[in-house]
Amino acid sequence: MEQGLRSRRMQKPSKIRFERRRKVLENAHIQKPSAALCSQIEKLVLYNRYREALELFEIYEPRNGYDVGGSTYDALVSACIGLKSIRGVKRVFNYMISDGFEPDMYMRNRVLLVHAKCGLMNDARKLFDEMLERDLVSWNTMITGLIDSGNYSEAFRLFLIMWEEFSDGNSHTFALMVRASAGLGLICVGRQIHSCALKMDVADVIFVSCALIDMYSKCGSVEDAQFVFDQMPEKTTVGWNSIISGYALHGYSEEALSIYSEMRECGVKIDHFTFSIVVRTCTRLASFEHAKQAHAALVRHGFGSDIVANTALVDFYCKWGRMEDARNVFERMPCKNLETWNAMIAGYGNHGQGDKAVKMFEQMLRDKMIPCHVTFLAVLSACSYSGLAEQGWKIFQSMSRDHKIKPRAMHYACMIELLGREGLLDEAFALIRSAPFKPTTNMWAALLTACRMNENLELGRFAAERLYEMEPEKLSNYVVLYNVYNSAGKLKEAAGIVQTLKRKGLRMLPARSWIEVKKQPYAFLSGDKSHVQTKEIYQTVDKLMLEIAKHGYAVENKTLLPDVDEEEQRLLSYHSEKLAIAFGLINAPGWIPLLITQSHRMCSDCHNAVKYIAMVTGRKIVVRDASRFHHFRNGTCSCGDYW
DNA sequence: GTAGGGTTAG
Repeated sequence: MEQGLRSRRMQKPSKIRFERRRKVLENAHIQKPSAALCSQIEKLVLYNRYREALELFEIYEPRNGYDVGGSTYDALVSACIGLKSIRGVKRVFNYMISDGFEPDMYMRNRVLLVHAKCGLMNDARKLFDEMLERDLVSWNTMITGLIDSGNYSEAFRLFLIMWEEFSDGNSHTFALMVRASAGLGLICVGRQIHSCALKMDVADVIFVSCALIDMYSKCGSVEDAQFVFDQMPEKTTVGWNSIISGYALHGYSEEALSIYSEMRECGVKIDHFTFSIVVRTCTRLASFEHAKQAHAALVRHGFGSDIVANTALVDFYCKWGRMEDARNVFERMPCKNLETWNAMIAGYGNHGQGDKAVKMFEQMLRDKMIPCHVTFLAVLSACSYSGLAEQGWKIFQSMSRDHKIKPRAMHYACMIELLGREGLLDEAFALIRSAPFKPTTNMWAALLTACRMNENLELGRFAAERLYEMEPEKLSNYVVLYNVYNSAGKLKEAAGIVQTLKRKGLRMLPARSWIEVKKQPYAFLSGDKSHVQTKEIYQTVDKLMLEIAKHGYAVENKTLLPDVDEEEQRLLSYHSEKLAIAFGLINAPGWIPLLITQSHRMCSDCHNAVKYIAMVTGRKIVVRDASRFHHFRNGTCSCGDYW
């Protein structure tokens, strides 16, 4: 054993761990080895000290010869579930078999569960298929694993087999299948499951109702979600949370908050999930006061140190550009998780404070927090936005070397943008070629943009050609190359692009934004002049632009579109979302647009990051960039296509 | 005795 201990200590040179293990062992020796050991393991599990319980088992395991009963195995499996330790469960299970202990259905289900929880669905499937007998729990456990790993269609397949074989299913099964419907985003499937649940008389079970509320809101029907919520015989915290989050999800921020106050009046327990949802809702809402109140309530209710709620708060202050407030919340958090760090790093990056983002990242590593691909995306884009080429490059290299994280396409695209800004086009191109996977459109597009900035015709043409191959119908690729030629004075080539466009029958659809004022939708195109209030709208936009310029916004005036004359070019700088916001300002008294997010673009003149301030708002007016929402593309527009 | 619902970063 001494040797075993030594080798283990060498693997994990942690004094604290060793000390802890020594204490556990000492305690174990107080009583008779076998009974004492078992009861010690069970006790440790009871107090959620899973790791110690497993360590204790592993230390003694090679010696064999002590009787382990069902309750101890159960405790050990619980420890494995708690730690998601598949290695642990394999050891426990093997020991169980070699010890001659015949696991019953309960135990087999538990083993199946650990595999499912660890996402090892192939192994779980094998275990499931090998089971001579299966009960509802076995089926439900298997379905849970499939849903958790995002394999909704397979979950449905299994459910159908079960349904055909046994015509059975309990409340858990239906809650699961409702969740699977939500995952598929198919409300029609969800409705069928709902009606089955009604037939089986399980639709009123509290957690089934909650799953239904969630499913209906995720599938786009807040009305149905509200209906299920109203029908709930007893409205629990989770039920309230689900309906609030449903309204918030669809941009009904005010409604969400009013339901939240209703919830408080009912005296239902408010938990940290409630606060996370409320804070997130406030992030979208045009009232800073609401958020501050929520922050105060969070502290009052004793969730001041909750990690999820506070992470939402950090994100909230970051999105508002209140970096000092964000940092204050961050610093006061007694413990932080990966998401907290990511939110803070991304916050600094998005506000052009790349140096602080990098410092945060370094601090994170010193604090022994393990970064993930999102962290790297945040810190690399921060470097890119702030022109920290050298640091960005070092971090990118350390990604796979020191942190064993393979850079994904987005990381490459970030680096290409970064190199491009430095004018290092050859290096950027080399990076694309060195990628261990087929370059994605994002990567070629980043290179093309860099070529446009550096007026590199040859490489730009090459990148554009790759893009044409991958997305032959995507107009923006042609427009960017057109701009590359145009900026370089190659008018003949530029005209060639226009010809290609015409031959392909591609038409330019300018960006379109959509605004809802008093439940009435209005659509605007860039440079739209068709509205009766056009004069007023443009005056308002001009005023807004002066305001935004104070915050450092630089108008990019090099964007050229084929066949568009100068006057029209000027009009196109009146982006559709600006027109929509101006319209909202004029027609919705009391509505205050808010500078909420700041993203960055590279300035085509100085190649430095400039602040681009987008206006996003909550209240009853929703402004969205229409081109990003496919269902708006089909929305009617008063002035038709631009071309 | 097991399994279930709501959350933060991108």
